[in-house]
Amino acid sequence: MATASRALSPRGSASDSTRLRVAAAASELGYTPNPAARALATRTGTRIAVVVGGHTAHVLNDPYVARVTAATASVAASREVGVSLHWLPLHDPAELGRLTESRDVGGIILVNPTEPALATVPRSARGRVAAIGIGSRIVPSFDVDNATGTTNVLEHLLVTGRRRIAMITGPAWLPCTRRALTAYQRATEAAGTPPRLIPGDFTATRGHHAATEILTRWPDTDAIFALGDLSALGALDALRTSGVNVPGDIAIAGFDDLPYATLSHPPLTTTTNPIESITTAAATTLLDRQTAPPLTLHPSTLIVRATT
Amino acid sequence: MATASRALSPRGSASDSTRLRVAAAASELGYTPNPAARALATRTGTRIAVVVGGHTAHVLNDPYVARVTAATASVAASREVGVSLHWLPLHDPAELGRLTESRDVGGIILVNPTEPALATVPRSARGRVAAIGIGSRIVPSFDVDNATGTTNVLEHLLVTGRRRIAMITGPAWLPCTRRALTAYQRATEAAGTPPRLIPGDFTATRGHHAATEILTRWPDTDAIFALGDLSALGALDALRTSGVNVPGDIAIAGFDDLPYATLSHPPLTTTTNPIESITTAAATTLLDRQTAPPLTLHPSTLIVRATT
DNA sequence: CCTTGCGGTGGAAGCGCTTCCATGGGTGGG
DNA sequence: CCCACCCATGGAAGCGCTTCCACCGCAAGG
Repeated sequence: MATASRALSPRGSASDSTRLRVAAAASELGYTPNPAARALATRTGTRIAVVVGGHTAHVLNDPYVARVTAATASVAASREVGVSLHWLPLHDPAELGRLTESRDVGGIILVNPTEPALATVPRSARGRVAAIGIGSRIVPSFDVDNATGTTNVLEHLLVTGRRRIAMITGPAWLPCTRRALTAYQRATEAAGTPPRLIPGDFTATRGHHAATEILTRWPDTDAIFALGDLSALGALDALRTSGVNVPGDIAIAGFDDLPYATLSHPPLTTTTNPIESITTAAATTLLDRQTAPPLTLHPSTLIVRATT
Repeated sequence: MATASRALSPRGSASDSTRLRVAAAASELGYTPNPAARALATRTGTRIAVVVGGHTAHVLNDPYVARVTAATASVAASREVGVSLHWLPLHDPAELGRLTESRDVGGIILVNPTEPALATVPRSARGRVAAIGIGSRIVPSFDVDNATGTTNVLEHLLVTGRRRIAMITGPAWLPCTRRALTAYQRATEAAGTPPRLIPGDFTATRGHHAATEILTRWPDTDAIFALGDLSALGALDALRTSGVNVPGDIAIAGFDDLPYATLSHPPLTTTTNPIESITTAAATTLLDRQTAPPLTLHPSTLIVRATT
């Protein structure tokens, strides 16, 4: 029985002949290991937790969170482990601590945590925690390369003759916002055009207001780049309501390439956010107990549709 | 130790005083039960599987699946169990059988399975399986009340003076499609208008084509009801491109109330699909080992926006 | 030819729970 | 006032695995 255990485990020391015989016997007997027993014996977790900052069940409606959860669940399924979804105030060390101490949790994926929140992760647990949508030295992080994504969008706008490009940002505390902002500032500087920045929060409503504000503050704007497709679509709606011709008068581009993007009229130019591959990388790192670099960036590819 | 176990378990027979003392000691010692050990001892699963029909990772992009997964994960988290997501050919008994036999799986939520697929669920496993988006006598099912939802939409259209109402359906094998279809036929019959049916598949592309087809086959159509917001938005797009005034010439209504619905121009009239509460009901049934009626329907509420 | 060392093997303990079972102290009926 | 009965309690077995440890047989070195 000890031998069988070793033969079945990739790390166990068993001779090849034994390994083969065990495998044959296992398939003949229809044997499947019991993950619960294994988890009990090895004191490892049997599920991986996706943790989102915030209090309410509202996270369920966030397509970003849903995609992360679904992708994690899919990776986990192949490893015979589960996934659980939590929302909690990320600044509250007690909550997060309780989760990291739960022997049942083999890994934690933090969605868009703040740097201070990350600091509350107990040192002992850091090997079991990865973050998505952030770059941090505390735990390995995974995100879309929004600097390059932003640069690509802006270059595309410049190539198509736009010069006075306004940007609707995301929450300022989000590293991805900051990275995109830097890219925007660099691009506008290189093009010799002054930056036109309006803070946003990824929502359509905010995008709508932001576009209106842009129209009044800088009436000669000829392009709007919104971090997040929802904001872009909100802005598009505002412009159309104001009788602005898109893309004739003003071009619009978003970020993320949500399914929404193809549904607008005209369809939205955007750049992809490969959430699934980002999540898969994070989950794999956790599940295989690999050590990952502080920040892994996944490429974003420009999708030119009809708003530019 | 036996007493502590009983005191902590809701079903165990322990006196109230003991229960209280155990609870006090537990919180003082910072005791948390080990789900793996419990699963091992009780021979119950440590996760609940969400199973979607189909072969590819495409399911990850389906907002419906993502919402089901996220909601399941959230219920499961409160019970200290996990979730895993699987896509497999639902007609293949072997795959599903393997999943039901895995002692690690405490419950299975089947998303939109066909009746023949359900029949492949091993009899021994039926108590651990629930279905979403279907009505079946084989396992307990949960769905939105799309008959009433459809009726409400159609009544709204009739009240606003529409008479020649076309409908873009969903896949014919889906029970929810059939229920909605019945409601549509009943409503049009009552209103004395002949039915105008175009098959759909919930996608925007198909909705687009369907609307074009409607325009050519029944040019005097004054309303389109699409099963699924995506199809409705596709139809909206087609009408706008054809220069049709919405809602002036033709009204459009969808089903599901996806976040997309507010982003269109004009915003889409639709009726809600409470996927989260449906999923919660299914997951709770599984986790609490309750016996649920063959079909539980959750109400859909009409959301009137600007396309009607 | 005997000893040392090493890799493969089986025995056995134990991971942290639940539950069967036997025991004991209480209550109600005779 | 005693006996039967019931309910709460603790002992102990076991859920299915992993891993420590002792063991054995082999190849290499003295």
